[in-house]
Amino acid sequence: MASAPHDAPGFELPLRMFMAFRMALDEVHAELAAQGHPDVRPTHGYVFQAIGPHGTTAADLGRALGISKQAAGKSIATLEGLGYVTLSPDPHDARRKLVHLTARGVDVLVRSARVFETIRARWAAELGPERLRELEADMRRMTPDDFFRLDVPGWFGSVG
Amino acid sequence: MASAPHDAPGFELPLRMFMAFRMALDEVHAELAAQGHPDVRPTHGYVFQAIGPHGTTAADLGRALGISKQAAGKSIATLEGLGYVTLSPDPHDARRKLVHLTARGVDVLVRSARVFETIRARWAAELGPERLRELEADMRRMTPDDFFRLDVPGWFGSVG
DNA sequence: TATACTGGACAACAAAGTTGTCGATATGCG
DNA sequence: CGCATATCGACAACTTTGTTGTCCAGTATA
Repeated sequence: MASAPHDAPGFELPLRMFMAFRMALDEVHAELAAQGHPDVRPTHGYVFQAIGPHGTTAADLGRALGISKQAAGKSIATLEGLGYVTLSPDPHDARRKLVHLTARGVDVLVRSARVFETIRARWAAELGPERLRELEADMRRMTPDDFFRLDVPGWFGSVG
Repeated sequence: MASAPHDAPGFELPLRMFMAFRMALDEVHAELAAQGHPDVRPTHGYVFQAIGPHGTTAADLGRALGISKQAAGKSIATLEGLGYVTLSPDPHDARRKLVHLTARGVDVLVRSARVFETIRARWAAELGPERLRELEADMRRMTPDDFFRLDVPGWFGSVG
């Protein structure tokens, strides 16, 4: 449509972005598994981040992540079972249950951040630090500020 | 780890890549839906591309996409029901069933390509054509050549 | 106080994969 | 030639991760 002769086909860049994302996430979770966190799933990272230092509730978590409160509730139950979060009653509102990260949950966050930095360093070495910063700047222009939403519920819909 | 003071946190770039990918795919499928293909799913695009002009079989499709042949078979059955592919016996091998795109299937491919080019043109306008080409070149260095694999079977594992 | 809203739990269901098994067909080799 | 092995596609059962709908308890508003 508006592409010059030897440009990449339009689908290539998005697909490569997805591929890079997936490689990074796979590496993070392979490392986490090797470092004592074999049960942490990619989406759990989003959940951990969304819980944050002050804690949340299931309904808020769902809103932050763009999923239903029920789905958020299931995640929390799973993570509680794995020892990554704790639930406590909210003293100001008897309906709510506050979710907080345990030390083990924080550990995941710390280790993930470390692996992400390692990956970033590798990319910096591959492309040069300046070029990588340009890439990051460009990506910021291409994506909204709340790049944190998940709503992957079923966007990768039916193959079948 | 190896990051200078004001660098982006390591997780930002991968997440923004995923976001950009998802926005592009959402736009493509919103357009497809508006143009008479409401039932086409993101993964179907991969399937269509993998079928190609010469046709395939379920087992080959599974290998190309990195999913099981059963899953590929389900996709094919769905797409056949939607009128996007046809099945015919292989004259050289009675076990195999050849999968080919119908005219309607090719139409999806053509329309998708068009939307992807529109998106690319918008990015070119936003960043400048030269920066976009650099971005594409960088992404090629960061990702493998077979950037086409799907194997999203469950990589986005359990939230719950 | 009566009504409406919100938080969390339970249940039923949907989508898209997976593994395992099976019969039918090909293929390779003694 | 004929048997052992491998592959194709189909069927079934299951898993994961989400969805809606319903319900009750607690809070807020008029």
